[in-house]
Amino acid sequence: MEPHSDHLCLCPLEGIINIIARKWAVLVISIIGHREKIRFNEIMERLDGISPRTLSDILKDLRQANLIHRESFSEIPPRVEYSLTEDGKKLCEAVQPLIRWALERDATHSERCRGNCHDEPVSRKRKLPE
Amino acid sequence: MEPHSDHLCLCPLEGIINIIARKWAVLVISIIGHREKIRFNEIMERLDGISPRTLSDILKDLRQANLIHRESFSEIPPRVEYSLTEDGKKLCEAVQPLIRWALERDATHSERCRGNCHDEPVSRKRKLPE
DNA sequence: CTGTATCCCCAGAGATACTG
DNA sequence: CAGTATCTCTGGGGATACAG
Repeated sequence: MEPHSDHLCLCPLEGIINIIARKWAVLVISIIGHREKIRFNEIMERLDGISPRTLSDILKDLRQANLIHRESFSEIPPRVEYSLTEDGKKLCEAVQPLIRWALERDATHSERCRGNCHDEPVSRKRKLPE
Repeated sequence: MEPHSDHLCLCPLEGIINIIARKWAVLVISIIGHREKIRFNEIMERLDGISPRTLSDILKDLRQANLIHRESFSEIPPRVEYSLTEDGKKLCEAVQPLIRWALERDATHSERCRGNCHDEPVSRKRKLPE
């Protein structure tokens, strides 16, 4: 990273903020990325605490951003499979270092996550548990 | 990435969500990362649209997360310099692929940012400008 | 210069119930 | 099963003014 320019263009970053700053977005991307195809409820279960409304919302968002692909089968019961687009895959890859960083950091700071995970909600809201 | 386990532990990711999902956080990290030291107002100018209240808030957050270091000099006028901690540097590195992804993506989708940047606010809120 | 103190707004997110 | 439809609430984030 050359510190040559005094003016660092942040525009690209600004663009992705709308994506990654969405609370569950990166999680969803990662989850989908770990399978070729995954269904709505499967994602829900992974996310544990998320409500269908929220997930649906994010899925829509990611779809609009052309990061995920939605394939619905006209069956009964209905089946819908989500997968990453090429762009989404790239994003998923790009996020890996971040995850690894988080992993190390997590391990360093403390070991929660040896039990059942999800000790605390993902929320960045409610910083004071009580 | 081995798809061996059906149970992907997302805990580490959950941990960082509180950091990266904070609207300006990644931006700030990147900005600071591009210099060894940077002052409050310099960051403000880079961020262009941010209010001191918000920036201050985020800076506090990042400091608590031990990602940035704050050094204040008892001078008049006061001077405060922010820099990345070791942890922060790692994060900054970890974020690079993401930035590069965003860059490519941005270039592909359209070319804004050839003028003065900041055509549109970074906000993910207010999707309807009018 | 580097922030805090206020005030306000609204989008994100949760919960629940319900539909195709 | 895969979502929508509502409703509510919280707190992030903007703006402005002011303080040390």
